[in-house]
Amino acid sequence: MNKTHSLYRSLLREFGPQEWWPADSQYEVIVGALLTQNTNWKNVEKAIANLKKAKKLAPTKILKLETSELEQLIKPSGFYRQKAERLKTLTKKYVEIKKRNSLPNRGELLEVKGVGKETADSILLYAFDLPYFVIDAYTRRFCAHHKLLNAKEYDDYREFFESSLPRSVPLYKEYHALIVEWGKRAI
DNA sequence: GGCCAGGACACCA
DNA sequence: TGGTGTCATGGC
Repeated sequence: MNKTHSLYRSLLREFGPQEWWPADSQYEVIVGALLTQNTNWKNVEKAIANLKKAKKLAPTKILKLETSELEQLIKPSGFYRQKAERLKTLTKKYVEIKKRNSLPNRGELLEVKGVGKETADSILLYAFDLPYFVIDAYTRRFCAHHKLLNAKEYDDYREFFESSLPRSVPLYKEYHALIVEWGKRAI
């Protein structure tokens, strides 16, 4: 076992399983992935609670909503104007994916305006159970702190983790969640 | 009261 | 490619 893998075991022993991604449905994961961009998860929870309370947390419901109504519901998550528009675009893509009954590929998610690499990989991993390792700001700090890797590009980090670990979806999910927990507790 | 969060994009040189 | 401004709310 290499250093990257053994660090995972240490984190798991210290913090325990993180139970990510907290959501009641596949679509809720996707909504959360977009809303959490540069946003505290507590605020995302408020936005999702609003959608649930209004009984609008479903693809067809979101697409039927006036953009102004959607903006008000997701307002607590911040950047609500651009997120409302982007959530609709992403939802259209999601409906298309479900309709054709096949898995999404990374490229088509990245084509959606407002979906960058981290959001795309979060969707692939946590919503569709595909083995993409999610990189975020905490992950870069984690790598620097433990001297695992000092790169710049997102995909350099992703490929590093994917080549250092067994190709396991549960492992990828848990490791990313543990790194976030590590980051929140400060170095 | 200020700092910043589970980013992405446009625009510039 | 690298640097900077913008988007915005609510928790701590």
